[in-house]
Amino acid sequence: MKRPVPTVTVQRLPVYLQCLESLSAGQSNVSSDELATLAGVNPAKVRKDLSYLGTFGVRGVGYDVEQLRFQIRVELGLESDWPVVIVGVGNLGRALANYAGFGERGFHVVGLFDADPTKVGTSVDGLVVEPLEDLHDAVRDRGATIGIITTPAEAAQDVAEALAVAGVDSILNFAPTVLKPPSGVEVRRVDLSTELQVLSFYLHRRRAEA
Amino acid sequence: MKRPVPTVTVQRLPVYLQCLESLSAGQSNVSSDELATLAGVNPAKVRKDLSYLGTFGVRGVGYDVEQLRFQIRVELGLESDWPVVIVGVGNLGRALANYAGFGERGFHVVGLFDADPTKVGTSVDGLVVEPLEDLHDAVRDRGATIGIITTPAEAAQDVAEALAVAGVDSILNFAPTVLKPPSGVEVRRVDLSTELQVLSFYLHRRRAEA
DNA sequence: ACATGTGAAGCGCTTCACAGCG
DNA sequence: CGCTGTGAAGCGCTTCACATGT
Repeated sequence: MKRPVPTVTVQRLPVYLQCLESLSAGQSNVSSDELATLAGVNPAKVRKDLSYLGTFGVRGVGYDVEQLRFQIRVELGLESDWPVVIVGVGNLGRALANYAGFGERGFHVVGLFDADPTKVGTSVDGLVVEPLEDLHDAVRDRGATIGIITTPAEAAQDVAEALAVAGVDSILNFAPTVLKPPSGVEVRRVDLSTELQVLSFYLHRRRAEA
Repeated sequence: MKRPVPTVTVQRLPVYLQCLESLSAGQSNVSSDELATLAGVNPAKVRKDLSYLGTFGVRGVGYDVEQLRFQIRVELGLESDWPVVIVGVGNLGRALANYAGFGERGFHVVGLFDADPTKVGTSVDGLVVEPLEDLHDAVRDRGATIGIITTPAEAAQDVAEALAVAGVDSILNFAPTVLKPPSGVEVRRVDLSTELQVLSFYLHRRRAEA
């Protein structure tokens, strides 16, 4: 049955997809229990999550691995092609440009931009780094819908505005700052040190108890 | 009043901290409304979150910026020193080793390790890359409590086991795979493409509606 | 027999609304 | 008066438990 997919479920679908891809090529079927163990969650949660995508499990048997992979990809829009531009070609920008996991999921890097003239013209993963001034026309001409910000924190807000004006729909911000979202643009943030701080909280707490 | 801090609150504390650090140096006071706007959340949520740390807001006035920063840092354990080792010196490993945000929060990189002999001996941010064989002794001798995995997916599980045996308490996994947590070790995962897939879901959905 | 799909109960987080206090 | 701190209500997610289907 088709109901709205809860946001937490959307966030777990990539995890299930990753688990399915880690199964041996010979395995054609998987149960909610097995998938739950792999993903580190409760089996009932797996079944409920998957039920939002439709009912294609087989009672007494489980789910067809290939079909399930496809359904998740469709639901996440990974069967579409998403042209992506990356702004900020430091180590992180380069890591993302080279990251194989993007291409496999329909995300294709169509432009790399940097404000630093010494970086412009250098080559990363087959792409030539372009100056920031060319961002607007490149986004328009290449139909980029997603912008990834990997600049220093100071530059991030300006880059976000520029991306919005150029016409991207969504921004993924890796810069360690909270962006004011330009109107009409969906912004998500990934802070590399947030998770480390969460770990720190629990370590700290464990020590305080001991 | 001291009650257990909800997990969602723990995850938001780093965001508040980032917002506080972005305030101008002259601003000594901040209201829950202002902080909420910066962080992009509801003001009541800010007040409730902060109330778990104690009651040090001033009614009619707001919170003292400096004191609030300190309290959040204490709660997250950022006033302690956390020796960290990074395994996997690709672009992502280098980006993390160079990342200023770590040092400011008490995370000090005390070792870089890689299986690739051509990388061993090279220098990153003042640290010399060491071979994987030296991981165990290094973790023990330097008292590392946190391990960061930035290897390819295939190597991640073995590295996690090695880190556990060597004696780390927590692992932050950037490899695109779901780890089976070694016993006694807290594992958190960061998947660089998960957030991109979440964006894709909403873009995809928006298009389907239009 | 066995594993899915799902009402319903349980639980935790969010938000409201206002009492409390400077 | 203004803003914090917090009961209480509201909402959504998680988990249980079992009916359902093969």
